[in-house]
Amino acid sequence: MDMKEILSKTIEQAVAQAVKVGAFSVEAVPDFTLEVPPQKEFGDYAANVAMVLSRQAKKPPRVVADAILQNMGKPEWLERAEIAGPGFLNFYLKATWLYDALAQVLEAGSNYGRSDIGNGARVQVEFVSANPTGPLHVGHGRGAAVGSVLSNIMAAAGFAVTKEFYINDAGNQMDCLTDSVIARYLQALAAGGEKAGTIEFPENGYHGRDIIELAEDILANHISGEEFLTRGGSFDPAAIPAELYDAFKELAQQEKLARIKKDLADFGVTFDVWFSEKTLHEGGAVLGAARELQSKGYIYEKDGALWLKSTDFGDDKDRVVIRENGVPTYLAADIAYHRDKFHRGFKQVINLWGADHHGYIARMKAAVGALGFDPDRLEVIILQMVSLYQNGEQVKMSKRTGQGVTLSELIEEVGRDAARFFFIMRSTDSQLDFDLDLAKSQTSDNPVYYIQYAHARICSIFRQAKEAGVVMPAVRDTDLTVLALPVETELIKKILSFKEETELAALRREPHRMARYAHELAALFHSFYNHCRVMTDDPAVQKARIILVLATQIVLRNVLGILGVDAPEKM
RNA sequence: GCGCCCGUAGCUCAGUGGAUAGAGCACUGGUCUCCGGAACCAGGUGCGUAGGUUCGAUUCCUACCGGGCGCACCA
Repeated sequence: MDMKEILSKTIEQAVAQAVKVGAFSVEAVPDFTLEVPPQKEFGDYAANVAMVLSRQAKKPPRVVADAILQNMGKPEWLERAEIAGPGFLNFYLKATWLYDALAQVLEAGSNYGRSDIGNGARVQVEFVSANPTGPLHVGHGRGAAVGSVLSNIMAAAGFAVTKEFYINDAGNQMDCLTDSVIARYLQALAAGGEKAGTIEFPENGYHGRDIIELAEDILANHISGEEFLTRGGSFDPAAIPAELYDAFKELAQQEKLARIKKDLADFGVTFDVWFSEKTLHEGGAVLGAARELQSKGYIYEKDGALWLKSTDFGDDKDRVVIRENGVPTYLAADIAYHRDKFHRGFKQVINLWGADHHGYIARMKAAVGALGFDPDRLEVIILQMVSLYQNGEQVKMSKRTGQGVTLSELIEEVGRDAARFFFIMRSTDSQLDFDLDLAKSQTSDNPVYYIQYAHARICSIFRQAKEAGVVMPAVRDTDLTVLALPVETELIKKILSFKEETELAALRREPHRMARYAHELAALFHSFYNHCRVMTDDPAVQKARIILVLATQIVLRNVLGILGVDAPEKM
């Protein structure tokens, strides 16, 4: 049990005792905050319990506070407690708690920061889920980074996390992809011949260079011109036999998906499950889900289509699930997909969507409700838009012409670590201005380098210590109480807050907290480093500082691990 | 028109029902006989506007203003 839990329990007991002796009366103790106060003069922890109890107790906050203190006894770890301001309880702990806690960090090592507040609950995080029709762009990059870091955070907090990518490999965008590839294929095939220049490209096709390259690759390595003609192909795209068309579709889709997987792997993002939309259609799950909704009475027919009564569940309007032509909508497949998720036993299902999909939340939650699941078990995190900036100007991009900046280009430009860090350092609710110049600068202006530098510096200290023949001290043989300077105790306190930061980031689904924490930790370390020599004449001080630096290194590694950013030993 | 997100320091952004609202960049000036100067230290009358709830609002509610994104039998 850490200090905060002990203190919290002590307060609750004191309140109960105060009620028992009749100091005041309350029905139940409401939630109160117990936090590190903004000024260190206010102690190590401050609680607002008296203020939140004031109304119920029908007594002024400071009177309630006094009664709580009178009934708290004198725990051995407590230096003193005071009533302050409007009724805060400020707790000043004996210095030993800091050092005991620091020693525990060393013992926990790479496990420090892990907790079990998730209680092993099975949680699914679905993210990126891009159509396999082209390369990932920077918007997907934000989703990939946030999804992967959030998953790491929640895993560290004791959730059983499954990372999943939903492959939109059904529907007309796949036909559109195939049409585009075939057009490029025919153009390549016709090159130099009499048909050259006569092949038209589909108006709504994918114009990217990657499609041209893909078509050329198919011509060179998969379907030769000769084979194409033998299998019934011609320069008329409309006359291509279904079997041949499907062969193109399969090749195109596989290549696009392989490229996506590669880009994500290069970005350090992995998935536990790749879930194909197509399998939902082919396995009958889409129609099965629609039938289930129908049997529950939430489907009706209008204008030849089948509609979901999503307005019964808070949506603005009802939604078509089966079109007039009998083809299920995207929503129908998504309903089947989410039904499948819940059937698989996930307690919470978290989806990361781009801001352009926020209008979809209400209908999806409605559908989940209609299926009989608690809509709150579906959480949708909306990621606001990303804008790239270079030389102080916004880098314009256009998805339609395929001239957008791809994720792989971005990684090549600024590096994996910087890209990951920049994508998660802002709240998901905020639009992200991604400064390319800053991200690739190898100076302390760049927060990624700043943090990594702290780690490299620590490694450098230890390298030199080793060369000098310094023996690494054992925690239990070290008197840590010599670490009494403000720069030392502040660093220790920051180290000790890591577990709580991780828990908070997990519970609130806020990965950017980890990025800020890492930066704050690095800043306190650099400050410590500039004020205190680790290798020094005083053996007692040296031992204790080595322990402190070791603890810093542990936490830096752990937090960078969660961020998926390298912790280099040299830079 | 309706819905979601945002509006905090010159810029990019944290934060939060409570005690003196923070960080980075930029700018200015300092720190080095010593563990990596990719560092440190110092410098600041900012919560869009107006109401409301509250003992207390930057935080919650309402309206308005400004910016972004949506509002399909597309995905």
